[in-house]
Amino acid sequence: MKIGLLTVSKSCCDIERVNLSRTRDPESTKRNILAAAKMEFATKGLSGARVDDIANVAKVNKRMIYHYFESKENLFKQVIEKAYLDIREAELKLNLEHLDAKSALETLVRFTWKYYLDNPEFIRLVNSENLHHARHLKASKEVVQANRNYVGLVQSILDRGVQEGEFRDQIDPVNLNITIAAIGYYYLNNRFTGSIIFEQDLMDSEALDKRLEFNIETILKLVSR
Amino acid sequence: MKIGLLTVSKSCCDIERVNLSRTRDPESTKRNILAAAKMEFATKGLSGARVDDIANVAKVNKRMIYHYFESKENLFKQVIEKAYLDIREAELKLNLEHLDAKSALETLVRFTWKYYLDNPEFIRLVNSENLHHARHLKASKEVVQANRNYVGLVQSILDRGVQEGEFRDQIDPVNLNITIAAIGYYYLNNRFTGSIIFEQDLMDSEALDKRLEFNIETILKLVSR
Amino acid sequence: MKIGLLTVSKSCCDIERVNLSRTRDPESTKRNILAAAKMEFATKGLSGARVDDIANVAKVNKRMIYHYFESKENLFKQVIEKAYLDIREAELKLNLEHLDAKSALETLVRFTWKYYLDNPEFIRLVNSENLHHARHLKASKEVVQANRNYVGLVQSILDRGVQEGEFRDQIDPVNLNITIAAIGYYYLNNRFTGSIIFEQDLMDSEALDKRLEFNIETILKLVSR
Amino acid sequence: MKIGLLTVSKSCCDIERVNLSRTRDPESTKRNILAAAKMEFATKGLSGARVDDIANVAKVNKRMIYHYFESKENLFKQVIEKAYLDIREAELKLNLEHLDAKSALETLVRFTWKYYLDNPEFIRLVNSENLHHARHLKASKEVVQANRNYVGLVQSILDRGVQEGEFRDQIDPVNLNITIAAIGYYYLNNRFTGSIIFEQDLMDSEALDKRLEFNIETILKLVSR
DNA sequence: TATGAATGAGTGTTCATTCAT
DNA sequence: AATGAATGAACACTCATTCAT
Repeated sequence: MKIGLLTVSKSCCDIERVNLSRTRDPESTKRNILAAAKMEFATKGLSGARVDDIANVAKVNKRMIYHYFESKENLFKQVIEKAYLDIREAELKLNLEHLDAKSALETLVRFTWKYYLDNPEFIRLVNSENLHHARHLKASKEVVQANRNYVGLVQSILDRGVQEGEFRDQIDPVNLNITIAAIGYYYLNNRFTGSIIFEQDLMDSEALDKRLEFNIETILKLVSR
Repeated sequence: MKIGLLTVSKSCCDIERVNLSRTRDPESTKRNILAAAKMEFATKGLSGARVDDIANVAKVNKRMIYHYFESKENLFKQVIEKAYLDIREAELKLNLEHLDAKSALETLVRFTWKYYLDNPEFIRLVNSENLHHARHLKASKEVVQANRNYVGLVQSILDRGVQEGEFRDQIDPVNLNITIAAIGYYYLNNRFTGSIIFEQDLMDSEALDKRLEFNIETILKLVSR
Repeated sequence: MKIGLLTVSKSCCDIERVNLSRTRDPESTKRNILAAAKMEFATKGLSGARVDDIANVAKVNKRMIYHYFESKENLFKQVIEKAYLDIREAELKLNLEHLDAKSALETLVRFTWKYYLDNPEFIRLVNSENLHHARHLKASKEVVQANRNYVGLVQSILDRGVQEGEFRDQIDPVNLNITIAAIGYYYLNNRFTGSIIFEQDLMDSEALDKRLEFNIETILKLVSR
Repeated sequence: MKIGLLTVSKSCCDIERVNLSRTRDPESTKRNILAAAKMEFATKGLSGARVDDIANVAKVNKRMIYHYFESKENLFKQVIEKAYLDIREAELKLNLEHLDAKSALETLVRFTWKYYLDNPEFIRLVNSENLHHARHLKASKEVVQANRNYVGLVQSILDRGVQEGEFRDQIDPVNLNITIAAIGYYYLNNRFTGSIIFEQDLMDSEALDKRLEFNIETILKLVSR
C-alpha cells in the first residue's frame, strides 16, 4: 500500500463474513457493530448516523446494539475511544527509538500522513467528537495515558536531535505534535472543498506525493538549527 | 479584540434587535435567517441542525425559511457560500501589497489565526461541507473566483520575497496556503479533544499566544532561504 | 374536430395572453382564475389542488383569488356550477327539436360522447363534487333549472319518437338520460385503469370510434319498439 | 341484504375489535390498516386522506403504517390492488357457467349493481386511481390476470347465448363488460349530484329497484337478436 | 385593485428506543 | 442471546389564509 496512492480504507470491510449462521457469538456481534458504527458515524456524523443502518450493515438485530452498547451515544463513545487507541497503538509499532532523530521525525511525519490517508474515518470521527465538545472522550483514562506515552516519545526524539546537534532546543513537543498532525489532517479533511477552491484534484496521486514532501520539509525546517 | 483572547464570535449576535414589531422587512428577515442558520449549522452540523430552532433564534416564522431559501439544504448552501466569501473579503482588506514580503506573510498568518479564533463557526461549517463531499459548494463560481484572487495574492507575496532576497524560490503557493490554514485550523478545530489528550487547556490565553508564535515561526522558517 | 379522434381540450389554454401589462381588468382576472382553477381541480381534485398553483397558472396574485372568490372551497363551487351550466348550454345549441326523434337521440349520444372527450375535466370535476356529497352544488338554483330544461328536452324527443312509431312508450327520461351519460362517462373516466385491465389502449382512435357506435346501438335498441 | 336498499358497506366495520390488548399480531395489524385505509382513501381521495386518521381508525401506531407499507402512496397501491382482486374474486363465486346465457347475463348485471351498492368505496377508489392515471395499478400482474379470466367468462356467456339462439353474434365482450359496469357505476357514483339536478332521491329504495330493472333491460335488449 | 410578506396548524415521514416473545 | 413488533416524540416541509402596504 504505497503512500501517495489513495488506498481504499480496509475499515469498510471489517464486517465479518463468518458466523452468518446466526449462531451466538457475542464477541463477533460486538465487533461487527463497532465496525459498522465507525463507518456510519464517520460518513454521517453523530446526528446523521442511523441506528437502523448500523444494524443492517453489521448484519445484527437492532436490539443487539442496545443490548451491548446501551445507546447510540455510548456506541459513539466506544467508537471514538477505539479510534484513538488504534492510532496510538499503530504509532508504537514504528519503533522510532532505534532511528536517528531526523529519520525518526521524518518517519513520524510519513506515518501520520499515511494513517490519515488510509483511515479517513479517523479524521471524521475526531471532527464529530469536537463538534460535541469532546464530551465522549472526557472520561477515558486509557486514551489519556496512551497519548501521554506518545508525547514522551516525541520529546525523546527532540532530545536526541539536540544531542546529535541536528535540532534546535526548546522546541515545544506538544505544538510540534499538533503541527505534524495539522499539516496532514487539514489537507485530507478538507480535500473536497480544497479541490474546488484551488481548482485542482488534491487527491491526485502526484498532488499527494508532493504534499507529503512539502510536509516533511516543513517539519524538518522547523526543528533544524 | 486582542489576539490570544478567545473573543466570542460576533456572529452569534447578528440577529437584529430592531424590527421586532413584525413590520415587513424582507432583507432583515433574510439576514436574520442566515445568521441564525450559520450558528445552528456550525454547532450541530447539517443533520443535527433543526429548522425550528433556526426559525426561533431568527425570530421569524418557520415558513419564511422555505419562502426565502426553499429547503434546509439550500439554506446550508447559502450559509457555506457566504462563509467563504466573508473570509476572502476580510483578507482583501489587509492590503498586504503595501508591506514587505516577510511582514505580509506574518500578517497573513496572524490574520488567519485570528479569523479562526473569532469565527469558530467557519471551521465547523467547512468540516460539515467536507463531510458532505462539498456538494453545496460545487456550483459556486463566485467562491472559486474569490479564492483565485487569494492564491494570486499569496503568489505575489512569494515573488516579492524572492526579489527581496528573503524567500526561497519555487515554493508552491497552494501548499503554502494550505499549511498556513492548517496550523491554525487544526489546533482550534480539535481544541476539545486536544485539551484532553494533551492534558492542558489549549484555549488558555497563554497557550494561544504561544501557538501563534509557533505558527509564525513555522511559516517563516519554511519560506526562508 | 372529428368525433372519434381525441382532440386536446381547448380548456387548457383558456388563460388569456392579453392584459399581461397588469393593468386593472377585474373580469379578465376572474376569468383567468376560473380557467386555471378548473384545470387544477380537475387534475388534482379538491384537496390535491393548490391555491398557489392556481395563482401561478392564472398569472394573478394569490391574494386576488381570495379577493374575488373568498376561499378555495367557494372557488371550487363556482367552477362546478360553471361546468354544469356550460354543458347544458352546449346541449341547447344542438337544436334537437328540428330533427326526427331517432336522429335527435343519436345526435344527443354523439354530442355527449364528444363533449366528455373534449372536456375531460368535466368528468373529473363531477367526480370530485360527488366525493364531497355535492355540497357545493346544493344551493345552485340555476343549475337545477338548466337541467330541468334538459330533461324536458329528452322527454319531448321520447314523445316524438312514440308518435313517429319508432320508440316504445313509458321510457323513463331520467334513467335514459343517465344511461346516455353513463356509457360515455364510465369509459372515459376509467380510461387509465381500463386500458390496463383490458390490456388494450382504450383511447386509441379506432377503439374510440368503435365505442361510440356501440353506445349509439345500445341506446337505440333500448328505446326501439 | 336486499337489493334496492342502501346497505351500509360492511367494509367500514372491518377494524377488528379483538386484540385491543396490544399483543403482537402483525397480520391483524396489517389487515386493520388496510381496512382503515380503504375507507379513508375512498371517502377523501389520495391527497385528502390523512395518514393520522388511518392510524387512529385502525387503532395502530402511525409508525406501523410505514413499517408495513413504506409510504402513503404504497398503501394506496395495496388498497387499490386488493379492491380489484376482491371484486373479481366475488364474480368468480357466481358460478355463471351453470346457468343459461340469458340468466347468466342477468345475474351478472344484478351482481355488478349490488356489488357497487354494497361497496361504494370501490367506485371511489377506482376514480382516485384514474385521477392518478392508474400509476399504482400499472405494475400489478395479478390484477391483469384476474381480469383476463373475467373477460373470458363474459365471452363464454356470449358464445353460449349465440349457440342457444338467444344472442346476436359479434358482440364485443370488452365493450359489453364496460357497459354493464357503466350503467351501475355512473348512477351510484354520481348519486349526489344526480339527486340534485334530477330533483329526486336517486338512492330511494324504489328508484334503486327501478334502475336495476332498467339496466337489465338495457343489457338484454343490447345482446338479443 | 393589486402585491409579496407573513402565519399557525398541519402532513407525511423518520428515529431512537422499548416491549413481548 | 436474539428477534421483529410497537411506540411517541420529533422532523422537514406544506398549505390555506391573512396582514401591511
